[in-house]
Amino acid sequence: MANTPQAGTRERIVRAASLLMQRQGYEGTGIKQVAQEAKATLGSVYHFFPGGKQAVGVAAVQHADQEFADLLSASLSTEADPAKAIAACARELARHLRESGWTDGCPISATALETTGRVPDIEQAVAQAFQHWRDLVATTLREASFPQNDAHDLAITVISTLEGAELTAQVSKSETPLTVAGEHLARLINSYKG
Amino acid sequence: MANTPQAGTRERIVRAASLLMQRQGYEGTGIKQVAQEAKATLGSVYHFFPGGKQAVGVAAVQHADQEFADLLSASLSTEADPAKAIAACARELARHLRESGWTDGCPISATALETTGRVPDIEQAVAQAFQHWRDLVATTLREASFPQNDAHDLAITVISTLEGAELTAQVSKSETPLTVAGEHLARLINSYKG
DNA sequence: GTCTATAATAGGATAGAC
DNA sequence: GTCTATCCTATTATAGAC
Repeated sequence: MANTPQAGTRERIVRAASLLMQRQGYEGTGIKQVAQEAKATLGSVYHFFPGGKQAVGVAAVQHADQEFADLLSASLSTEADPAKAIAACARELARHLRESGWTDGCPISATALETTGRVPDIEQAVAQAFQHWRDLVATTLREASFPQNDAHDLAITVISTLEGAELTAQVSKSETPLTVAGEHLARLINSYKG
Repeated sequence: MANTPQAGTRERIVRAASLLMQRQGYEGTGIKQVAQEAKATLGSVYHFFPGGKQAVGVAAVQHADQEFADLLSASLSTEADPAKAIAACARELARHLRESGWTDGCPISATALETTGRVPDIEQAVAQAFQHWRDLVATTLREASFPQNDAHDLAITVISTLEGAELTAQVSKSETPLTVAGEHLARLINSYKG
């Protein structure tokens, strides 16, 4: 339902913006390009987003937030053991990255780095996304009976490490950073078990 | 000697470009802004960099590569125990990030993400930088008598995790992701000891 | 090596007909 | 809601005097 060609204009715009900003960043993506890719006119973009490019950016980040949260949830629920689940998640990210020709890494990192400290609305949407993802991991760990403090700290490192490993894998055009980091994360998590 | 106001024009341009691209990314930084910040004229920029913006970008990335390598080397050599040294390095990055008002994270991440798959020259300079940093960590670990394979894999995860934790710390405006990740990295490294 | 002026193009944004 | 035309500014890059 989320990926049909018959999607509404607003949704097509958000999806196109999200994809383009994932690959080119916020500054590298033009409103006209978004409109073209979304098969919408410039007038439609400003009709749905009177706030202009910043408003499109916020919606794109929020869309990517939910999309990655879904992927994370799915990945985490395929395995009962959270350590194995995280490692599987890293491999999944590596596969997706490679299959995209090394173009589709974290959907919001580029936008995050370009706008931090300079575009408050986007900054806030980015911070919320990171928090959201961390919470998903923390909840999974707590449900696997990790103490709250350990779960909290491990979730921070899991998301940070996946972010960094995806960046490293992307610029190196290699799955290795993600698979290695996934195994190290599993080892770290297991070292807190029992 | 590297930070004197009497630096040559070319060096001032490279330093200004490196700083601006660290904060705003490659796409978000204009050549005119670089010239202004470097107290040089547009003519001088194109005199030293006939390759235009891309050539400036490559030089900026290479400059940042060396700068971060120096910081890393210094950090790694303050402690004999590599686990403690990495944790100290993470705290050092956190301090620097906070003191800059959360603006100065990894000097090349933004540029890397915006240009990957689209600007081969910059892509290559970025890949070299990551490799360079990883090698510094791997060498440190090998010198501390870690087996070559462990040192290699750990170095990948150390750089990836520092990258991701710095990104997370920056968007969260909190030192916690970096300090927590530093401690987790130390724990991971120690788990390979003996 | 430095400077100013300018070309050529692309950017974000708006107006108003339909 | 959609579309086209257009405004204004900023962008990269070049030319040529000094």
